[in-house]
Amino acid sequence: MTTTDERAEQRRRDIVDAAFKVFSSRGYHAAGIADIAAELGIGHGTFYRYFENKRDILVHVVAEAAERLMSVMVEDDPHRTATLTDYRQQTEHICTRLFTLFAEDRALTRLLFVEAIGADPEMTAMLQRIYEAMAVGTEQYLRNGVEKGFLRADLDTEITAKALNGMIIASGMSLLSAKDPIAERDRWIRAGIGVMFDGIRGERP
Amino acid sequence: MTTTDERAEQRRRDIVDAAFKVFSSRGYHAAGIADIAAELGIGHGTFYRYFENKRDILVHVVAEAAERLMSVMVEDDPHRTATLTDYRQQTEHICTRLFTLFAEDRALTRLLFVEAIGADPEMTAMLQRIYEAMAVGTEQYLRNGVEKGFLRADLDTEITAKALNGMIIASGMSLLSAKDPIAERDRWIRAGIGVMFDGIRGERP
Amino acid sequence: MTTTDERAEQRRRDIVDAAFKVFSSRGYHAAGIADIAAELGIGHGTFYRYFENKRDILVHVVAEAAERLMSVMVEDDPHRTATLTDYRQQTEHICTRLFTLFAEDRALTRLLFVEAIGADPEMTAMLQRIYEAMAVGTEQYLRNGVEKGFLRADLDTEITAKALNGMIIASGMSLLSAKDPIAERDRWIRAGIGVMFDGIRGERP
Amino acid sequence: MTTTDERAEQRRRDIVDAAFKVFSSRGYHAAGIADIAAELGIGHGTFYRYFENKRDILVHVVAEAAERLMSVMVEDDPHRTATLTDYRQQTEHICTRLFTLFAEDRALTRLLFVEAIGADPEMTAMLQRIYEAMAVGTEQYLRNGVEKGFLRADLDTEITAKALNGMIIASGMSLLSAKDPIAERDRWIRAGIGVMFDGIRGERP
DNA sequence: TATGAATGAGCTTTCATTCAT
DNA sequence: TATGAATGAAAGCTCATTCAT
Repeated sequence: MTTTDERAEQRRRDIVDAAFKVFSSRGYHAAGIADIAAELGIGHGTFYRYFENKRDILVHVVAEAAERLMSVMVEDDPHRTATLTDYRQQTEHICTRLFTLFAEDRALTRLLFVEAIGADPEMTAMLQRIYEAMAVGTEQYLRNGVEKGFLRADLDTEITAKALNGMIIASGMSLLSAKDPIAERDRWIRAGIGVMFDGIRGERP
Repeated sequence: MTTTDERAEQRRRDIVDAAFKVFSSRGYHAAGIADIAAELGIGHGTFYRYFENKRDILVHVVAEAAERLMSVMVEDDPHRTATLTDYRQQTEHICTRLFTLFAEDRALTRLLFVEAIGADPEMTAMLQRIYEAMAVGTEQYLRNGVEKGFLRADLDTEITAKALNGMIIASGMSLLSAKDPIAERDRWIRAGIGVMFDGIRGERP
Repeated sequence: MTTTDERAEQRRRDIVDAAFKVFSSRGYHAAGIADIAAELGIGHGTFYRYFENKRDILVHVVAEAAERLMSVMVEDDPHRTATLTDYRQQTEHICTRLFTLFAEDRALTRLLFVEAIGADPEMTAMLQRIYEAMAVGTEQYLRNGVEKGFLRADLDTEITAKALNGMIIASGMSLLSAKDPIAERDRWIRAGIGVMFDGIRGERP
Repeated sequence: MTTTDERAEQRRRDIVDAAFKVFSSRGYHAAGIADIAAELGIGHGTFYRYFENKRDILVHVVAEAAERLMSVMVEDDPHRTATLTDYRQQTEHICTRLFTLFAEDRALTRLLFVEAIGADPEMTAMLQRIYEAMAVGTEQYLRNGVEKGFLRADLDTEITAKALNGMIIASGMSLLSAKDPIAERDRWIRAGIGVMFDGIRGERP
C-alpha cells in the first residue's frame, strides 16, 4: 500500500518543517533534537527513524530552503527578454518576488544567511555551493543581456553576478531586522534596481 | 606599577589574537578554550583571568576584526572629493584596500562573514550592528557625492549603502574560496567599480 | 488445529536457530533483535510473539546448545564398561565426539564458552548450572570406574569431574582459534586422554 | 613536583580499582561510567581525564587482573626442580597460591573468567591472549620436567599445558559458587594435583 | 497472526567553567 | 598571578519493547 510510504514521506516533511522552525529560531547549535521532536509532539527516538543525525536534518532543511529560494530566482526565462526595458521589468519582478520572500519568510532568510553558514565546515561549503548556484542563475540573465546587446559588452558576468547576489543577500539581512519589512522591501526594490541598472553616478552630460 | 598593567594588556591582546586564529580556522563552536590556551602555551584557567567566558572572547575577537575592517573603510575622508573622477578614484582605492585585505587575510573574512554570524543570537545582533556601521560609513561617501552633485540626486543613500556593502561582503566570500585570490581581487575591483558607478546597462544613446 | 501449533513450533525453532547464529557471530550484547528478525526475514515485532524478550531467547538458545553438548556427552552408557582398556576406549570415543563437535561447530563453542557467560548475572548462573550438569555427567563415568575398581579408589570424583570438564572447555576454547582445527583436535584427543589416565609423570620404576 | 604525577597515578589506580569492583559485581555491560565514578565519589567527567572511554578502562582492569594472576603463576622458577617429588611439591605450592587467590579474590576470578570474556570481540581476543600466556607459563614447567626426565617423554607439552590451564580455570569457576571456598580449595588442591600427576586410573600392577 | 512505526529510558561523552594550590 | 584537576549539565544517539493496524 502506498499509504504507508505516503505517511512516512509526510512525516519526513513534517520533521524538516519542524527542524526548519527550530533551527531558524533557536539557531542550529542551540537547538536540540529534543526541541524538534517536542515541536512535533513526537518522541525523539522517532526522529532517528527518519534522519541519520543532527547534521543530516540540517542538510535537508537547508536544501529545501535553498530550493525555495532558487525556484523564485529561476521562475523567469533568462532568454526571454530582448530589450532593456523588458529586461528591467523582468528584473524588477524577480527582485519583487525575492524581497517579498525575504520580507515574509524571515525564518528562511535567517536560516540560509545566518544560522547555517558557520554550522560546520561542510555546511559552510554547502552554502558556498548554494551561493555559487545562485550566482550561476543570475549570470544567465546577464549573459542574455550582453548577447542581446542591451547590457554592457565588457561586463564581467561572473563577478558581476556574484556582486548582484551580494546585494540580494544584503537585502535579506536588512529585511531581517526591519521594523516595517514591506516598506523596506519596496525601498530595496527601487534602490536595488537603480544601482543595478544605472549605477550611482549622476546623469551624464 | 604600569608594567603589570602593560603586561596584562599584552596578554589580553595575545589571547584575542590566539582566539582569532583558532575561531577562524576551527570555527567558533568546534573550538575550545583549551585550543586557545594551547595556541598560546598557557593554562586554560589563565584564560578566565582575562575574559569572562567563551562568548566574551568572541565579542572581543569580532570587535577587533571589525575595527580592522572599518579602519580600512574610513581611511579616506568622505568629504574630500568634489568631482566624479576624483570620487571614482577614491572608491577604487578603498575597494583595492578592502579586497586586498580580504585576499590576504582570509581568516578575518572567514571570522566576520562565516564563523561569527550564527554563533548565537547576541552575536548575530552584534554583527548586524557591525554591518550597519559599515553601511553608515559607506553612506557618508554617497551623501557627499549627492551633495556635491556628482551622484544621482534621487539616490536612496541608506539602502544603496547597504547594497554596496552586500557587494563588498560578497567579494569577501568569493575571495575565500578563490584559487588565485590576487587575480580574483583585481577582477572584483574592476567589475565591482563598474557596477557601482555605471550599472550593468549598455551605453546610452 | 495441530497445523497451526506445528507451524508456531517451527517458527520458534527458526528463531532460536537465527538467534544462535546472530549471538555467536556478533555477540549477545552487540546483537539486536532486529538482526535476528532480519536473519529470518521477518518483522521484529513478530519476534515478541514467540519470545518474551532478548534474555528469553538467549536462554532458549543456550539451552539448546547445552542440550546438544550434553547429548554428545551422555551418548554412551556410564555403567557399560568393566575394564580400564574398555573404559579408556569409551572415553576416547566421547572425547572424539566432543572435540569434533567443537572443531566443527565453532559457533556453539563460542556461544557456550564466550558469548553467553557474562551476558548477565542470571545467564552466568544458568551456565554455571550447565557446567555443573556436565560435571555430574562426567562424574558418573568416574564413579563407575571407581566402583568397578579400574580407577583410583581415592578419587574425589566430584572435583575430578569438574577438573576434566575444565580440560574439555579448554579444548573448545583452543579449537576456537586453531588454524587447523582437525589436526588440533587430534592432538587434544591424544594429549587429553594421556593426562586424564596417566597424568603427566614419567614411567614408574 | 613529583607530587602531582604521583597523585595522578594514584587516581588512575583508584579508578582501575573502582572499575574492577564495579565490573566484577555488576558486570561490564550493566555497569556505567557513573557507577565507577560514584564508587569513588568523583564526578564522572573526572573519569575521562584518566581514561579514554569505557573499553579503555576495561583493558586496564583486565590487564591488571591478568598481571596479578600471572605473577602468582610465575613466582617459582620453572627450571629449579630436578626430581618428581620436588616438582610435585612445587606444583602444589603454585596450585595452593592460585586456588587461594581464586578463593579469596572472587572478584578477580569473576572478572577474568566471566565478565570480560564476551565483552566485545577485541576483549575476547585479549583474554585468549592472556589464556595463551598462562599456557606458555605452564608449558615451561612441563618442558623442564620432560627435559629432566621426570615427566613423560612423549608429553605434548603445548596441549597439555592448555589442558592443565583449563583445570585451573575450572577451579576458579568452581570456587566462585562454593559455599565454603577454603574447604573446596583444599579439595581442588589434592584432587587437581592427583589428576595432573597420576591421572585417574587405578594402581598399576 | 504479522508487522514495523513509535517510543523513551538510559547510556557515553564533551567541554565551559570553577577554584584550591 | 597562573594553573589544570575536577566537575556536571547537557547533548546525541541506540535499541528493546509496545501496540495499533
